[in-house]
Amino acid sequence: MGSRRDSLISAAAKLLDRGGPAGVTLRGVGRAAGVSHNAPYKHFADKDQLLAAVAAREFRRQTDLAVSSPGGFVGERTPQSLMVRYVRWAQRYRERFKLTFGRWVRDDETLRFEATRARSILVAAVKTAQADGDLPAGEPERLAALLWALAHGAADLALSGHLSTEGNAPEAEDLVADLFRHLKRSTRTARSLP
Amino acid sequence: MGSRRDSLISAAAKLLDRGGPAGVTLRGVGRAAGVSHNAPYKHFADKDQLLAAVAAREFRRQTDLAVSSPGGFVGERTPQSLMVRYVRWAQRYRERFKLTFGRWVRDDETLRFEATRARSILVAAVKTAQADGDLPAGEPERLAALLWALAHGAADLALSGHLSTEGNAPEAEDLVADLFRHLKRSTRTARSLP
DNA sequence: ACCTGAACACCGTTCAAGT
DNA sequence: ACCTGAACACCGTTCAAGT
Repeated sequence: MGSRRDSLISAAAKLLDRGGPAGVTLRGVGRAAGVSHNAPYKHFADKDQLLAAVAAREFRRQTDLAVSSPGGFVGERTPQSLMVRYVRWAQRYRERFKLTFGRWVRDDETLRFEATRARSILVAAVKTAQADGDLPAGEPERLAALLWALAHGAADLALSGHLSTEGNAPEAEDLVADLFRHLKRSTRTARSLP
Repeated sequence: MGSRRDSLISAAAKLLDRGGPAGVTLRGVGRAAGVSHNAPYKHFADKDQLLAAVAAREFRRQTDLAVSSPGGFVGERTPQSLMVRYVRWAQRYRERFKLTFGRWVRDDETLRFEATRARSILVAAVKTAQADGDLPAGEPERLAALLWALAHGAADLALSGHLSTEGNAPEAEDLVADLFRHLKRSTRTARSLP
Protein backbone atom coordinates (compact mmCIF):
# COMPACT_ATOMS: atom_id res chain seq x y z
CA MET A 1 0.00 0.00 0.00
CA GLY A 2 0.99 3.59 -0.42
CA SER A 3 3.35 2.69 -3.23
CA ARG A 4 2.32 5.74 -5.22
CA ARG A 5 2.99 7.85 -2.17
CA ASP A 6 6.38 6.19 -1.73
CA SER A 7 7.35 6.75 -5.32
CA LEU A 8 6.50 10.42 -4.96
CA ILE A 9 8.73 10.65 -1.90
CA SER A 10 11.54 8.87 -3.75
CA ALA A 11 11.24 11.21 -6.71
CA ALA A 12 11.31 14.20 -4.38
CA ALA A 13 14.41 12.89 -2.59
CA LYS A 14 16.18 12.48 -5.90
CA LEU A 15 15.35 16.02 -6.96
CA LEU A 16 16.41 17.27 -3.55
CA ASP A 17 19.84 15.70 -3.85
CA ARG A 18 20.30 17.25 -7.25
CA GLY A 19 19.19 20.78 -6.56
CA GLY A 20 18.24 21.38 -2.97
CA PRO A 21 14.75 22.22 -1.76
CA ALA A 22 14.30 24.75 -4.56
CA GLY A 23 14.96 21.94 -7.02
CA VAL A 24 12.00 20.02 -5.69
CA THR A 25 8.92 21.11 -7.58
CA LEU A 26 5.59 19.38 -7.36
CA ARG A 27 5.46 19.48 -11.11
CA GLY A 28 8.86 17.86 -11.39
CA VAL A 29 7.95 15.26 -8.81
CA GLY A 30 4.81 14.38 -10.69
CA ARG A 31 6.73 14.17 -13.95
CA ALA A 32 9.40 11.92 -12.43
CA ALA A 33 6.73 9.66 -10.95
CA GLY A 34 4.84 9.50 -14.21
CA VAL A 35 1.71 11.29 -13.06
CA SER A 36 0.25 14.71 -13.62
CA HIS A 37 1.67 17.75 -11.86
CA ASN A 38 -1.39 17.68 -9.72
CA ALA A 39 -1.51 14.12 -8.47
CA PRO A 40 0.77 14.79 -5.46
CA TYR A 41 -2.03 16.82 -3.90
CA LYS A 42 -3.97 13.63 -3.33
CA HIS A 43 -1.18 12.41 -1.05
CA PHE A 44 0.25 15.60 0.43
CA ALA A 45 -1.55 18.77 1.40
CA ASP A 46 1.18 20.95 -0.04
CA LYS A 47 4.85 21.06 -0.95
CA ASP A 48 5.99 21.47 2.65
CA GLN A 49 4.26 18.27 3.68
CA LEU A 50 5.94 16.39 0.88
CA LEU A 51 9.32 17.70 2.00
CA ALA A 52 8.52 16.79 5.59
CA ALA A 53 7.77 13.25 4.44
CA VAL A 54 11.13 13.10 2.67
CA ALA A 55 12.87 14.26 5.83
CA ALA A 56 11.01 11.77 8.00
CA ARG A 57 11.86 8.86 5.74
CA GLU A 58 15.52 9.83 5.64
CA PHE A 59 15.69 10.24 9.41
CA ARG A 60 14.04 6.88 9.90
CA ARG A 61 16.41 5.13 7.50
CA GLN A 62 19.49 6.52 9.14
CA THR A 63 18.32 5.48 12.56
CA ASP A 64 17.53 2.00 11.26
CA LEU A 65 21.00 1.77 9.73
CA ALA A 66 22.63 2.85 12.97
CA VAL A 67 20.83 0.05 14.76
CA SER A 68 21.12 -2.76 12.23
CA SER A 69 24.29 -2.20 10.24
CA PRO A 70 27.55 -4.08 10.78
CA GLY A 71 29.18 -2.72 13.89
CA GLY A 72 25.80 -1.54 15.00
CA PHE A 73 24.89 -4.27 17.44
CA VAL A 74 24.37 -3.10 20.96
CA GLY A 75 27.81 -3.78 22.34
CA GLU A 76 29.59 -1.90 19.55
CA ARG A 77 27.19 0.99 19.45
CA THR A 78 29.24 3.51 21.36
CA PRO A 79 28.29 7.18 21.54
CA GLN A 80 31.36 8.05 19.53
CA SER A 81 30.62 5.60 16.73
CA LEU A 82 27.08 6.94 16.54
CA MET A 83 28.33 10.51 16.29
CA VAL A 84 30.89 9.65 13.65
CA ARG A 85 28.13 8.00 11.66
CA TYR A 86 26.08 11.16 12.07
CA VAL A 87 28.67 13.53 10.64
CA ARG A 88 29.34 11.15 7.76
CA TRP A 89 25.66 11.09 6.98
CA ALA A 90 25.61 14.92 6.85
CA GLN A 91 28.60 14.88 4.55
CA ARG A 92 27.19 12.23 2.23
CA TYR A 93 23.63 13.55 2.03
CA ARG A 94 24.00 17.21 2.72
CA GLU A 95 20.62 18.26 1.33
CA ARG A 96 18.71 15.59 3.24
CA PHE A 97 20.61 16.50 6.38
CA LYS A 98 19.76 20.18 5.99
CA LEU A 99 16.16 19.35 5.21
CA THR A 100 15.79 17.31 8.38
CA PHE A 101 16.37 20.44 10.44
CA GLY A 102 14.20 22.81 8.51
CA ARG A 103 11.20 24.81 9.48
CA TRP A 104 8.54 22.11 9.55
CA VAL A 105 10.24 19.86 12.08
CA ARG A 106 8.55 21.47 15.04
CA ASP A 107 5.09 20.73 13.71
CA ASP A 108 5.49 17.43 11.92
CA GLU A 109 4.50 14.58 14.19
CA THR A 110 6.33 11.82 12.32
CA LEU A 111 9.54 13.80 12.31
CA ARG A 112 9.27 14.52 16.02
CA PHE A 113 8.73 10.82 16.64
CA GLU A 114 11.86 9.91 14.67
CA ALA A 115 13.90 12.47 16.56
CA THR A 116 12.76 11.02 19.87
CA ARG A 117 13.61 7.53 18.72
CA ALA A 118 17.09 8.52 17.58
CA ARG A 119 17.70 10.34 20.82
CA SER A 120 16.69 7.34 22.92
CA ILE A 121 19.23 5.14 21.11
CA LEU A 122 21.96 7.66 21.81
CA VAL A 123 20.90 7.95 25.45
CA ALA A 124 21.15 4.18 25.88
CA ALA A 125 24.67 4.20 24.47
CA VAL A 126 25.60 7.07 26.76
CA LYS A 127 24.39 5.16 29.81
CA THR A 128 26.56 2.19 28.87
CA ALA A 129 29.57 4.42 28.35
CA GLN A 130 28.99 6.09 31.69
CA ALA A 131 28.84 2.71 33.40
CA ASP A 132 32.13 1.79 31.72
CA GLY A 133 33.74 4.99 32.94
CA ASP A 134 34.20 6.35 29.42
CA LEU A 135 31.92 9.34 29.94
CA PRO A 136 31.40 11.55 32.97
CA ALA A 137 28.48 10.99 35.32
CA GLY A 138 25.36 13.11 35.13
CA GLU A 139 21.93 13.13 33.54
CA PRO A 140 22.37 10.93 30.44
CA GLU A 141 19.77 12.85 28.44
CA ARG A 142 21.69 16.01 29.01
CA LEU A 143 25.00 14.48 28.07
CA ALA A 144 23.45 12.96 24.96
CA ALA A 145 22.18 16.41 23.99
CA LEU A 146 25.71 17.76 24.37
CA LEU A 147 27.13 15.07 22.11
CA TRP A 148 24.43 15.49 19.51
CA ALA A 149 24.82 19.27 19.51
CA LEU A 150 28.55 19.03 18.95
CA ALA A 151 28.25 16.52 16.14
CA HIS A 152 25.47 18.52 14.56
CA GLY A 153 27.31 21.81 14.78
CA ALA A 154 30.57 20.37 13.50
CA ALA A 155 28.76 18.78 10.57
CA ASP A 156 26.82 21.92 9.71
CA LEU A 157 29.82 24.25 9.97
CA ALA A 158 31.87 21.89 7.84
CA LEU A 159 29.15 21.92 5.18
CA SER A 160 29.10 25.69 5.01
CA GLY A 161 32.88 25.83 4.93
CA HIS A 162 33.05 27.91 8.09
CA LEU A 163 35.56 25.70 9.84
CA SER A 164 38.37 26.45 7.46
CA THR A 165 40.71 29.40 7.65
CA GLU A 166 42.90 28.86 4.68
CA GLY A 167 42.36 25.27 3.79
CA ASN A 168 43.73 23.71 6.96
CA ALA A 169 40.35 23.11 8.55
CA PRO A 170 39.69 20.47 11.15
CA GLU A 171 37.25 17.84 9.94
CA ALA A 172 33.94 17.40 11.71
CA GLU A 173 35.13 13.96 12.81
CA ASP A 174 38.21 15.51 14.42
CA LEU A 175 36.05 17.75 16.57
CA VAL A 176 33.94 14.78 17.63
CA ALA A 177 37.11 12.95 18.67
CA ASP A 178 38.34 16.04 20.53
CA LEU A 179 35.14 16.26 22.54
CA PHE A 180 35.33 12.62 23.60
CA ARG A 181 38.94 13.08 24.59
CA HIS A 182 38.06 16.03 26.81
CA LEU A 183 35.09 14.20 28.29
CA LYS A 184 37.28 11.23 29.09
CA ARG A 185 39.68 13.47 30.95
CA SER A 186 36.77 15.15 32.69
CA THR A 187 35.62 11.69 33.80
CA ARG A 188 38.94 10.91 35.43
CA THR A 189 38.95 14.21 37.29
CA ALA A 190 35.47 13.67 38.66
CA ARG A 191 36.51 10.23 39.93
CA SER A 192 39.67 11.39 41.60
CA LEU A 193 37.78 14.12 43.44
CA PRO A 194 35.90 13.52 46.70
CA MET B 1 27.25 55.89 -1.79
CA GLY B 2 25.53 52.56 -2.07
CA SER B 3 22.50 53.80 -0.18
CA ARG B 4 20.15 52.31 -2.71
CA ARG B 5 22.00 49.05 -2.38
CA ASP B 6 21.78 49.26 1.41
CA SER B 7 18.07 49.95 1.33
CA LEU B 8 17.58 46.90 -0.85
CA ILE B 9 19.48 44.78 1.65
CA SER B 10 17.43 46.21 4.51
CA ALA B 11 14.18 45.50 2.71
CA ALA B 12 15.34 41.96 2.02
CA ALA B 13 16.29 41.42 5.68
CA LYS B 14 12.85 42.57 6.78
CA LEU B 15 11.13 40.21 4.37
CA LEU B 16 13.44 37.41 5.49
CA ASP B 17 12.49 37.84 9.13
CA ARG B 18 8.83 37.75 8.25
CA GLY B 19 8.74 34.75 5.94
CA GLY B 20 12.09 33.06 5.57
CA PRO B 21 14.09 32.91 2.35
CA ALA B 22 10.98 32.02 0.39
CA GLY B 23 9.42 35.23 1.64
CA VAL B 24 12.18 37.23 0.03
CA THR B 25 11.21 37.99 -3.56
CA LEU B 26 13.04 40.41 -5.77
CA ARG B 27 9.72 41.88 -6.68
CA GLY B 28 8.80 42.37 -3.04
CA VAL B 29 12.20 43.83 -2.27
CA GLY B 30 11.84 46.34 -5.10
CA ARG B 31 8.34 47.24 -3.95
CA ALA B 32 9.49 47.76 -0.35
CA ALA B 33 12.39 49.91 -1.53
CA GLY B 34 10.16 51.94 -3.81
CA VAL B 35 11.71 50.86 -7.08
CA SER B 36 10.68 48.60 -9.88
CA HIS B 37 10.84 44.84 -9.51
CA ASN B 38 13.81 44.95 -11.79
CA ALA B 39 16.04 47.56 -10.20
CA PRO B 40 17.76 45.07 -7.83
CA TYR B 41 19.48 43.53 -10.84
CA LYS B 42 21.60 46.64 -11.16
CA HIS B 43 23.05 45.91 -7.72
CA PHE B 44 22.94 42.13 -7.46
CA ALA B 45 23.45 39.57 -10.16
CA ASP B 46 20.59 37.43 -8.89
CA LYS B 47 18.51 36.59 -5.85
CA ASP B 48 21.21 34.43 -4.28
CA GLN B 49 23.68 37.29 -4.33
CA LEU B 50 21.16 39.54 -2.62
CA LEU B 51 20.65 36.94 0.08
CA ALA B 52 24.39 36.51 0.46
CA ALA B 53 24.69 40.26 0.99
CA VAL B 54 22.02 40.09 3.69
CA ALA B 55 23.90 37.28 5.40
CA ALA B 56 27.23 39.10 5.18
CA ARG B 57 25.79 42.28 6.69
CA GLU B 58 24.20 40.38 9.54
CA PHE B 59 27.38 38.44 10.25
CA ARG B 60 29.39 41.66 10.25
CA ARG B 61 26.99 43.41 12.61
CA GLN B 62 26.98 40.60 15.12
CA THR B 63 30.77 40.47 15.17
CA ASP B 64 30.91 44.24 15.63
CA LEU B 65 28.46 44.00 18.51
CA ALA B 66 30.46 41.25 20.16
CA VAL B 67 33.52 43.48 20.04
CA SER B 68 32.03 46.86 20.95
CA SER B 69 29.03 46.22 23.17
CA PRO B 70 29.00 46.64 26.96
CA GLY B 71 30.83 43.73 28.46
CA GLY B 72 32.59 43.30 25.16
CA PHE B 73 35.90 44.93 25.93
CA VAL B 74 38.83 42.65 25.68
CA GLY B 75 39.14 41.61 29.30
CA GLU B 76 35.49 40.59 29.58
CA ARG B 77 35.32 38.86 26.23
CA THR B 78 35.55 35.28 27.42
CA PRO B 79 34.93 32.35 25.11
CA GLN B 80 31.83 31.48 27.12
CA SER B 81 30.32 34.95 26.89
CA LEU B 82 30.93 34.94 23.14
CA MET B 83 29.22 31.58 22.78
CA VAL B 84 26.25 32.62 24.89
CA ARG B 85 25.90 35.69 22.71
CA TYR B 86 26.00 33.41 19.69
CA VAL B 87 23.14 31.15 20.75
CA ARG B 88 21.06 34.17 21.75
CA TRP B 89 21.61 35.67 18.34
CA ALA B 90 20.37 32.45 16.74
CA GLN B 91 17.31 32.51 18.96
CA ARG B 92 16.51 36.16 18.31
CA TYR B 93 17.13 36.17 14.55
CA ARG B 94 16.52 32.62 13.54
CA GLU B 95 16.08 33.32 9.82
CA ARG B 96 19.23 35.41 9.57
CA PHE B 97 21.11 32.77 11.51
CA LYS B 98 19.93 30.02 9.19
CA LEU B 99 20.69 32.14 6.16
CA THR B 100 24.27 32.71 7.28
CA PHE B 101 24.96 29.01 6.92
CA GLY B 102 23.26 28.41 3.64
CA ARG B 103 24.53 27.19 0.35
CA TRP B 104 26.28 30.32 -0.92
CA VAL B 105 28.66 30.71 2.02
CA ARG B 106 31.38 28.63 0.42
CA ASP B 107 31.56 30.86 -2.62
CA ASP B 108 30.82 34.32 -1.28
CA GLU B 109 34.06 36.15 -0.56
CA THR B 110 32.62 38.73 1.83
CA LEU B 111 30.94 36.06 3.88
CA ARG B 112 34.13 34.04 4.09
CA PHE B 113 35.98 37.12 5.22
CA GLU B 114 33.46 37.77 7.99
CA ALA B 115 33.67 34.17 9.15
CA THR B 116 37.44 34.42 9.37
CA ARG B 117 37.19 37.65 11.32
CA ALA B 118 34.70 36.20 13.81
CA ARG B 119 36.86 33.12 14.26
CA SER B 120 39.97 35.17 14.98
CA ILE B 121 38.18 37.02 17.78
CA LEU B 122 37.13 33.75 19.33
CA VAL B 123 40.63 32.33 18.98
CA ALA B 124 42.08 35.34 20.81
CA ALA B 125 39.63 34.84 23.68
CA VAL B 126 40.52 31.15 23.78
CA LYS B 127 44.21 31.92 24.09
CA THR B 128 43.54 34.22 27.03
CA ALA B 129 41.40 31.59 28.73
CA GLN B 130 44.09 28.98 28.17
CA ALA B 131 46.68 31.25 29.75
CA ASP B 132 44.37 31.73 32.73
CA GLY B 133 43.95 28.00 33.11
CA ASP B 134 40.24 28.10 32.27
CA LEU B 135 40.57 26.01 29.14
CA PRO B 136 42.78 23.02 28.37
CA ALA B 137 46.00 23.46 26.45
CA GLY B 138 46.25 22.62 22.78
CA GLU B 139 45.95 24.28 19.39
CA PRO B 140 43.71 27.30 20.05
CA GLU B 141 42.18 27.26 16.57
CA ARG B 142 41.12 23.69 17.10
CA LEU B 143 39.64 24.40 20.51
CA ALA B 144 37.84 27.44 19.12
CA ALA B 145 36.34 25.25 16.40
CA LEU B 146 35.11 22.86 19.08
CA LEU B 147 33.42 25.66 21.00
CA TRP B 148 31.87 27.17 17.92
CA ALA B 149 30.61 23.79 16.72
CA LEU B 150 28.94 23.09 20.05
CA ALA B 151 27.28 26.50 20.24
CA HIS B 152 26.20 26.24 16.63
CA GLY B 153 24.77 22.76 16.98
CA ALA B 154 22.99 23.54 20.24
CA ALA B 155 21.44 26.65 18.69
CA ASP B 156 20.40 24.87 15.52
CA LEU B 157 18.92 21.85 17.29
CA ALA B 158 17.04 24.12 19.66
CA LEU B 159 15.57 26.00 16.71
CA SER B 160 14.30 22.85 15.08
CA GLY B 161 12.91 21.60 18.40
CA HIS B 162 15.05 18.47 18.31
CA LEU B 163 16.45 18.92 21.78
CA SER B 164 13.14 18.39 23.54
CA THR B 165 11.69 15.06 24.48
CA GLU B 166 8.45 16.05 26.09
CA GLY B 167 8.92 19.69 26.88
CA ASN B 168 11.76 19.33 29.38
CA ALA B 169 14.48 20.24 26.94
CA PRO B 170 17.85 21.64 27.89
CA GLU B 171 18.35 25.14 26.55
CA ALA B 172 21.17 25.80 24.12
CA GLU B 173 22.80 27.96 26.78
CA ASP B 174 22.75 25.05 29.22
CA LEU B 175 24.71 22.90 26.80
CA VAL B 176 27.26 25.67 26.32
CA ALA B 177 27.68 25.85 30.10
CA ASP B 178 28.00 22.07 30.31
CA LEU B 179 30.79 22.03 27.76
CA PHE B 180 32.77 24.69 29.60
CA ARG B 181 32.32 22.79 32.84
CA HIS B 182 33.70 19.62 31.30
CA LEU B 183 36.57 21.52 29.68
CA LYS B 184 37.45 23.09 33.00
CA ARG B 185 37.65 19.66 34.58
CA SER B 186 39.66 18.39 31.65
CA THR B 187 42.07 21.28 32.24
CA ARG B 188 42.65 20.30 35.84
CA THR B 189 43.29 16.70 34.89
CA ALA B 190 45.85 17.64 32.30
CA ARG B 191 47.68 19.78 34.84
CA SER B 192 47.75 17.14 37.53
CA LEU B 193 49.18 14.60 35.13
CA PRO B 194 52.88 14.38 34.31
C1' DA C 1 25.06 54.35 -14.60
C1' DC C 2 20.47 53.42 -13.21
C1' DC C 3 15.79 52.53 -13.91
C1' DT C 4 11.33 51.01 -16.30
C1' DG C 5 7.74 47.94 -18.54
C1' DA C 6 6.75 44.13 -21.36
C1' DA C 7 7.68 39.48 -22.04
C1' DC C 8 9.03 34.38 -21.17
C1' DA C 9 9.17 30.26 -18.85
C1' DC C 10 8.31 28.53 -14.63
C1' DC C 11 6.01 27.64 -10.12
C1' DG C 12 2.25 26.34 -6.17
C1' DT C 13 -2.36 25.93 -5.75
C1' DT C 14 -7.41 25.67 -6.92
C1' DC C 15 -11.21 23.93 -9.45
C1' DA C 16 -14.33 21.51 -12.46
C1' DA C 17 -14.43 17.32 -14.57
C1' DG C 18 -13.48 12.57 -15.55
C1' DT C 19 -12.95 7.06 -14.08
C1' DA D 1 -10.52 7.35 -4.08
C1' DC D 2 -7.43 8.95 -7.52
C1' DC D 3 -6.21 11.40 -11.46
C1' DT D 4 -6.38 15.03 -15.31
C1' DG D 5 -6.23 19.66 -17.74
C1' DA D 6 -7.26 24.38 -17.64
C1' DA D 7 -6.79 28.39 -15.06
C1' DC D 8 -4.96 32.02 -11.61
C1' DA D 9 -1.69 34.61 -9.32
C1' DC D 10 2.90 34.63 -8.52
C1' DC D 11 7.96 34.28 -9.32
C1' DG D 12 13.15 34.94 -11.35
C1' DT D 13 15.22 36.51 -15.21
C1' DT D 14 15.96 38.72 -19.85
C1' DC D 15 15.53 42.39 -23.04
C1' DA D 16 14.64 46.64 -25.44
C1' DA D 17 14.03 51.14 -24.28
C1' DG D 18 14.29 55.40 -21.73
C1' DT D 19 17.06 59.35 -18.68
